[in-house]
Amino acid sequence: MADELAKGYQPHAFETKWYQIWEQQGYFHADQHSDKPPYSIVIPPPNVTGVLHMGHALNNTMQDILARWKRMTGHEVLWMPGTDHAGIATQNVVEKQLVSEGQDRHDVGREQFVERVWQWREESGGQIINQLKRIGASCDWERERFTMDDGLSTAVREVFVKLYDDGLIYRANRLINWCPRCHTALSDLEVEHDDKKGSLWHLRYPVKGSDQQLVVATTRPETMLGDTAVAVHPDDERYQDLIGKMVVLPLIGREIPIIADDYVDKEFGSGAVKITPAHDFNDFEMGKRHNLENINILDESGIINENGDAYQGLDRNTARAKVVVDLEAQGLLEKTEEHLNSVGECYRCKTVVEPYMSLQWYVDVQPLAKEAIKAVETGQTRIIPAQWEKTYYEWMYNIQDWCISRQIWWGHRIPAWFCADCGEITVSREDATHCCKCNSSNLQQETDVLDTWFSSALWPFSTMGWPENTSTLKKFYPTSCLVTGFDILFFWVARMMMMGIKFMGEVPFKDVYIHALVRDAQGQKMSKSKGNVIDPLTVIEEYGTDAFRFTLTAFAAQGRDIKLSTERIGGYRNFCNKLWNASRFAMMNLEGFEPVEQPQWDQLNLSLADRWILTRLTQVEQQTNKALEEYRYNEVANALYAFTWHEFCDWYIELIKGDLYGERSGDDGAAKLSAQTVVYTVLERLLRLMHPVTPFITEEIWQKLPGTRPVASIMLSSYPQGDGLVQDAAATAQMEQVMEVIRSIRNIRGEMDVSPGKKITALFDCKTEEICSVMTAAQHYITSLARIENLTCGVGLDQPEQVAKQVSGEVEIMLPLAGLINIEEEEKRLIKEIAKVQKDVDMFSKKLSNEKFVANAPAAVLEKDRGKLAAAQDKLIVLQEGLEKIIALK
RNA sequence: GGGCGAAUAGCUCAGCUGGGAGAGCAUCGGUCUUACACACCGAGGGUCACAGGUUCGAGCCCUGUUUCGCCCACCA
Repeated sequence: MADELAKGYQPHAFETKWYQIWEQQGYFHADQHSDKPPYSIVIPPPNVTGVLHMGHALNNTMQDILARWKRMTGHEVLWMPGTDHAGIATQNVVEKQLVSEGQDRHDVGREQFVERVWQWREESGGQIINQLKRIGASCDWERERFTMDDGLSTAVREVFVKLYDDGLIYRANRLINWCPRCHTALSDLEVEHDDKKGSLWHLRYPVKGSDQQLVVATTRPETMLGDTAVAVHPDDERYQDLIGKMVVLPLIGREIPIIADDYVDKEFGSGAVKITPAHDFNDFEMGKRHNLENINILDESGIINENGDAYQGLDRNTARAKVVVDLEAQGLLEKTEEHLNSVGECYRCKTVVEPYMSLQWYVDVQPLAKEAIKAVETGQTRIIPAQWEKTYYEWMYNIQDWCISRQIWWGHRIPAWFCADCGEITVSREDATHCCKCNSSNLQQETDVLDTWFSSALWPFSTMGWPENTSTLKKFYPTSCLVTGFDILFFWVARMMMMGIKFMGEVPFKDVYIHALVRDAQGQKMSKSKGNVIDPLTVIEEYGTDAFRFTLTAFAAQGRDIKLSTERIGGYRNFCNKLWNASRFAMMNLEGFEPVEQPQWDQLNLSLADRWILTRLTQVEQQTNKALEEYRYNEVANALYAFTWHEFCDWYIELIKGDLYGERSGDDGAAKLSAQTVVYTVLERLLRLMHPVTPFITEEIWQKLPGTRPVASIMLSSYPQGDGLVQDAAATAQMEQVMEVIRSIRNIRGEMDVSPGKKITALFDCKTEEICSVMTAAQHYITSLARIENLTCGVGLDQPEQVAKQVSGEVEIMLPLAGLINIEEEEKRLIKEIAKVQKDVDMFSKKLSNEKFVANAPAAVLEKDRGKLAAAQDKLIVLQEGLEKIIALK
């Protein structure tokens, strides 16, 4: 086995292999009839059009860690996977294909188009599923769902009909956000606002029956074609005499009134605003207040319609330019200023959206939001980190009715039928054949489809078979945790909360863990246009999946964005390599070792190092479980990293080499057996402990360990809980002292430039018999790790004349110079060291001489500080004596 | 305009209930010491953004300021 390890850490050699085995063996499958306690997660379904990006990688790594950890702690884990049909996004992909064939969707017709989207989905959709497998996602793929599949479509209709029957779905003719490219309405959330440099044009409107001109300022001059008033502030002294008069709309010639409304800001522009109720949300409201006419000047592609007179047929942008030119030609353009304003864009195609009058379907979400707020307030659902609660509440309090109809073809067609005879709307679970009012069969189904987020909102229960009362729902709803990015908190999480409570009577998830955004090393959002995208699959190619997952875990501190750099991933690849080599070392020394399931610790002759590492492992196991419990992923990674590298590898393995190689004097083989047992135990448990984060390397090594495993895969083993090991606080403290002494000697050697190969003599003048016996017992550690060939320990030792000195706790270390240490260097070193210790002495003396501190500080703090002061004072004296002697030698 | 977050070593960031400031990378010096040079040993490096306050004691709590980021909102 060790031979295979000798080839080095080559992640690609085994990652795919293990994933296939796990999947084939059904280890990812959740049994809804199991007696084990349930743990469930629904995946945020990626778009079928999606390609795995960093956000997915992070999101799914976090989920996979939870899923694997919970499986190992005896839970029946359901990680429900699937994809979202992504209405507009997917339709756009197929439309683009058509365009490349010289067609558009109207050429092929609705039915054929939808057929074609399904075909596309069969052939190239869902590639992201395989990419998720590459990162190790242990989803129950047997249950994979799609928001457009039959079961989910049934759920969608059920919800629509119920909401309609409850009076929570209605139709209304209002201004909505319209994408002239996608030809559909968008919800408020689907419009992204971006501050853009534009112009503010000041236009002169002639006042009827006078020579006066009223100046209005606008950022969208083409909308003047649809103006039906000009508004001023009722208190604006400049315009008192104009209120109630008419202006003649230039270019069009229409006479429109000058009205007064206190919405108008006197300070802005000229203080007069042109009012276009059909193309501006504020103007629409004002139009309602003043009974103004709504004149729509655009068609659904953003082209000026018949209401635009001479401008009919022009694109809105062309029309804008022409309006400005024409007004200027007539001397009606007062001035043009630069202006920064927020422009709404379609979140799918980035086209500037237009406020547009149309008849749409809405959900009255207020009653649903109320319950969703309460669920978080009462703690039925926890949001982690808690700071996001506020954002959630804020949005929920100010929630607006949800426009759910989309004028596209790909999606759940709204289950409403219009009667051609009586005009009644029939809403039905099954395809309606007769009007619910007049029984006519002359029905036409609504052509609109539902917002893609409508079906996503049902995801936690629709995927489990709702509206049937399935055993899966009984076992796994509500889900344990939802892991998601904050960017879809409103789009998705909030709506799932509302729908879950409404239709299941229970919140959809107990915890919502919200993670950060992955950015590039400079902190910029990754985007294709910036060219700063790091492709997760490329990273996996280069560094392996485990290194990548470990990096994401280590970076995932709560509440901060992740700045990803490939250097860091390389660092964690090195860590995997370290683990690999440590395992190789262990296995080289476990020839003939027969592991037992539960070692009898008291039967073994455990060394100080053994006791120390077992105690530390116990602590790390507890720490890891606690951090996982609290979603402190970075702490999980850091604890595992530090323990593995800096304790297990840097110290423990070095400490036991003497035992393993039988170099320790008077060894009867007991030391070797105990070291073997411990190194095996620590490694085996460490692998299990790390498995949720780095599933592949841990499985690969675990399978290679000597002896037989009680289960077929590390996935099926239990998660270490910090029990069943030796805990020895005294041994741990002694080991720490020994390590400190070794560090001190190494420090002197380093500072004094003593070659690492050179063996030197050391004397330890110990303060007490106790510490002396600790050092004596640990002699072999000190001689081998600090490269000492002759160590003398004692209490009140005679001090040779020429020594380098250091104090480590209760041990005074003396390294006889004997020609290897430069006296000037030692003097400099001591002066530096004394200065450091002097600072400590000063600080603690000052603190402890402060009466208020002594009077108020807790006893434990006082005692600790007094101890530290005493130690520092002792150290100072010894070092000063040492310095005097060195100076005397000169 | 409202809300949220951030500011700690050269860089990227930890620091959870207030008790002598930490990691990784980078830097410098030394090592091919029989698992690992993707390594080992050692070292240097901080006015915890600024100004006040509370406290025996503040990176942490309070107030204000500055800079940056994000979200929400209809200012033409």
